[in-house]
Amino acid sequence: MPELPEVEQARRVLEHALDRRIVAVDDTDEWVCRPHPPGEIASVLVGGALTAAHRRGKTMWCDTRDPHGDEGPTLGVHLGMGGRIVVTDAEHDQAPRKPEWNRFTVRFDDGGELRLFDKRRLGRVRLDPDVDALGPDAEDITAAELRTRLGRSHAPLKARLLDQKVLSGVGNLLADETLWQARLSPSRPSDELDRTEVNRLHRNLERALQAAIANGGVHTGRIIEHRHPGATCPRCGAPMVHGTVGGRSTWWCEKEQR
DNA sequence: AACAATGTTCAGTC
DNA sequence: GGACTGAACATTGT
Repeated sequence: MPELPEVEQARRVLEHALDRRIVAVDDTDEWVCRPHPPGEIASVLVGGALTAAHRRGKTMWCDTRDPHGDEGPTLGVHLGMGGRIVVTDAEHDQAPRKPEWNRFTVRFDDGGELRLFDKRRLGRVRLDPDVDALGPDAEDITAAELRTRLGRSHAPLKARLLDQKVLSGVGNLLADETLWQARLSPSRPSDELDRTEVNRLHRNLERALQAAIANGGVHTGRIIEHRHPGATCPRCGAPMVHGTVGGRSTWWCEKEQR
């Protein structure tokens, strides 16, 4: 489920893992921990602690402290398509339903654990991720900045919204929701939007983000339940149409979204 | 069984 | 080189 709102939620969970002494790390999933060989992440974390949890777009990272109290590398965590962060306290560990889906685990001296739980295995853990390659966080970007960045390309609007280098945090569902709210076609060439349209897009991006965070996830968006064959636009009743835009499955109201 | 899935990345093309 | 597209990636659910 992870788009910006879900990742922000996960980041807050991560905060429960801060300032606890690390006694063991399971980094043996070579796919999830690539390019680090097994044991490499463990060797820099064991004996130290996580000291802060940050997020930009869908990427999270923790600052670390080594056993001597000096600053260590950052620990990057990405949830991929369906990952979750689980942090357990002391002995009160829920019966782990599918332990084989724990792709990365940090154990603390109090017996609790931090886990990346990810059945699809598209999540990722790595040291010192390049967060500066990401565009501004979708929550912070200004209308002016959005206009500049959209104006640099005539790729389809939705493809630009999904490009994490343009702005970070928007995923497939949030893109469809925002475009529907803003009454803009996903396939409009990005650089053809006029100032009024970019402002409308920006306003509705803010609204959609705010609503998703308040309501517990992007799946609570108004258009999401209408992304299926036979569905109609909840505003005008016209049939929802489906296609591929920016390489992703896309649903929109052809009548209203221009 | 074939296909799609809320994400990223890499190879290939223009 | 930059911009853009589509397939690949690992796995599960329909």
